[in-house]
Amino acid sequence: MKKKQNIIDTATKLFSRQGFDGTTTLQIAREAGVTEPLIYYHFEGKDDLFTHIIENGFKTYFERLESLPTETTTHYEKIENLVALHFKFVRDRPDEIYLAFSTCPAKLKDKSHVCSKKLEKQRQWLGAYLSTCLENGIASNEFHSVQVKETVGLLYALILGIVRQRGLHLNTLKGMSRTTIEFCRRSLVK
Amino acid sequence: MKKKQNIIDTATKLFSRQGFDGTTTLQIAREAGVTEPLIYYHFEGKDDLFTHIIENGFKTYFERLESLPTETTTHYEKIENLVALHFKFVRDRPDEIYLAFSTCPAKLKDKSHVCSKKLEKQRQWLGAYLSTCLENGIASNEFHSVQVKETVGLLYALILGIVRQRGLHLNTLKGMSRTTIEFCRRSLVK
Amino acid sequence: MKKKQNIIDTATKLFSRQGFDGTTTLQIAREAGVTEPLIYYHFEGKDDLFTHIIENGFKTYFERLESLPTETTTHYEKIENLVALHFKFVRDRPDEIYLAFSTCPAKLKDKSHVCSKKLEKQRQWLGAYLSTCLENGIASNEFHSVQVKETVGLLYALILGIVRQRGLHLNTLKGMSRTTIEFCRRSLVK
Amino acid sequence: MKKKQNIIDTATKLFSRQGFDGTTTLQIAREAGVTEPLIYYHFEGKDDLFTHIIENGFKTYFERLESLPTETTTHYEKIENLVALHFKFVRDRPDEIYLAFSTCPAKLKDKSHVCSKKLEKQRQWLGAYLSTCLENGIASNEFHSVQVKETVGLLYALILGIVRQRGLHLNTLKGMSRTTIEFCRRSLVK
DNA sequence: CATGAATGAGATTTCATTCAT
DNA sequence: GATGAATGAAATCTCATTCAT
Repeated sequence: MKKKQNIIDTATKLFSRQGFDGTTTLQIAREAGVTEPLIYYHFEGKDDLFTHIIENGFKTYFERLESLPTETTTHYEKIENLVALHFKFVRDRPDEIYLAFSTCPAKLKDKSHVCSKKLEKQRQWLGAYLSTCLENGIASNEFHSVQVKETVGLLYALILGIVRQRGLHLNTLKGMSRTTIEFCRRSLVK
Repeated sequence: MKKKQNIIDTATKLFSRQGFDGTTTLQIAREAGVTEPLIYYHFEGKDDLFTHIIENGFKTYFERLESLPTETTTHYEKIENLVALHFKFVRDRPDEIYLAFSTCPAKLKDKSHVCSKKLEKQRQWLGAYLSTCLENGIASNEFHSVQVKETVGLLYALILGIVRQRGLHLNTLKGMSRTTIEFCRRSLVK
Repeated sequence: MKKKQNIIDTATKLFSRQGFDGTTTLQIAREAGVTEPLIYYHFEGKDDLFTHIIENGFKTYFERLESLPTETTTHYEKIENLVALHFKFVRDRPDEIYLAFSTCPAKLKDKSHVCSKKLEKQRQWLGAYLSTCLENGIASNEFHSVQVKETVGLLYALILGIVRQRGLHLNTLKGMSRTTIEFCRRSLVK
Repeated sequence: MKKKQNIIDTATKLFSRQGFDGTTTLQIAREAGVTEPLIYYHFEGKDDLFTHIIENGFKTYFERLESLPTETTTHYEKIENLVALHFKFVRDRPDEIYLAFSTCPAKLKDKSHVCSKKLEKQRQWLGAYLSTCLENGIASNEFHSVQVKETVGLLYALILGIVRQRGLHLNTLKGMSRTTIEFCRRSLVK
């Protein structure tokens, strides 16, 4: 049973660093200290292993999203929480979130693949969350009256960019979370 | 000669959509309407073809970066120009810039690969451009006195996110360029 | 103990329907409701299991052959009995006799394999039985003076064909036994 | 191009002797004097190669069936011709017809497989041919008034048995064709 | 320039079998 | 008796690349 977890951990690491197609089952097996057929004993195939990882990653991700506080004193706190959540997640589990946010596009060709579906769900969720936030913030005169759709897109892009950047360890500055939150605050809050 | 361009165009499209490892030479040949050996007549191999595309993409990219106006009335205009440039580039050549910004990480393992080098160069360039901008803006009291390094990182992440988002055609809103520029302006400019 | 029989029954069914090479030990185990190692507890291996089945099938088959009545009023009755026996056997145990008569030829390559030996023995037995029958029938003027060897071959082919046809459930007409016996009678008996 | 034929010929031989599952692509390649990937260059896979062989075998087979003379002086000649045709075919192309008549039952599980379809077609064709023959022969008082369906079944079984027997080289007597034809004639013709 | 045929190396997967419990 | 986990060996298949023409 420890070996199964080994496989999962190794695969997560390798997939996120080399992409799905760039990682071989032999490589996974070797680095996990098992033989190749064991992968096929625990999973139906390379694809199934990948799917398992993605599903698990998204499961944790959505759990965290769902447990964001719904009651806040200001609307901006909601955005602040969301940004902080992503910074935290990418610190805790850089490989998983990196995979989740940017699985090698090959997988995205098949719209019915778990990957595509989860990504779509994520996009929907974040879109809805941010839209509501912005609309309420504008209505209550807390925010500038920005264009909602476009601002949602840009905040999404910002989060996406941060996750990729940090998932790839291209940037490891400690203070970025704070800076980012203040940056957005100055822009949105009156 | 038209065939060579066909190969390049097809390969660019496929690499950006399926990743380097997820694209086969046969697929490129078929979609380009040629036979596989022709690829080897024009290029030394799959890797060489990829490198050619990346180099070309970055060449154009750097040319555009280099031709950004150096004399501007405000410091913010510099940032505005940079953001606009990326929006324009991703509209003109979505596949190329997408590739340039996010080549399947497998290629990045080899630090001496063209890909890694160009990406590094790009990061340096943008870093320097943005740092200078911010420092001067702060010095001249045009900008809030933000933390420079962190803000550079976040602007880089924002651009990266935008390019990925639009390169993957996940978002095609027309007004985002403007919204993004205003968003950053409100945040930076006093 | 019931499990051992389960294994045997399932294997018999699967081998006869999919051939030896087309059947996996996992499939046998699953359909028999046991785990793979149990097969190895009861048998030395897949080959041994197969051999066991074949030997058992042939044992019953030869017992039936041996108990054919030796004293008959006419010589044709002997042939009649033989044909009827095969019709009965294939009705009672379609899988076993089908296997016995047509084990995937792969097994026949090895002339020393149980399979080859039993089949050879069967051919000898039937050949001898039919030859004697025909010769006596001809000598006693009961039969037309047909070519013995060739007629033996054709009767053997007929029985083989019937067993295969019915073993595969391609034909399930009730009256075929009778029709076949009459067909041969008209042809042989003066 | 000669190599492609080599592959086909070798595969035909091996499949008929060892069954589909008992034959490996490596074995085919080696005996055909080519490398394994060449099989995959010319065919989509092992299954496709097999299908190609079956289709080709049946093509020739049906061509011969179709060119059986339709005008005959007696009805029995029709049956005579059919039996002779099978003896001739099995002499000309023992492997192909053996395969066609008895492809390892594994393939027959899938009712939509070419194999199953062709076999069904063959059964239909022979059934129709023999039925008509018998009915006309009985109507014109040339034949005994046998049970048509059952007799068709038995003649089919006889042909099947002969093809298997001779395809497996279990019997190579020269005179069997004649003997078989006379055997059936005595039984059917008044 | 261009291609049909071919291949070496290796990837994914299967499978009979065994081991530890 | 019985099983979950594991494996060595091998089978099917893929793919970048080359050769002969």
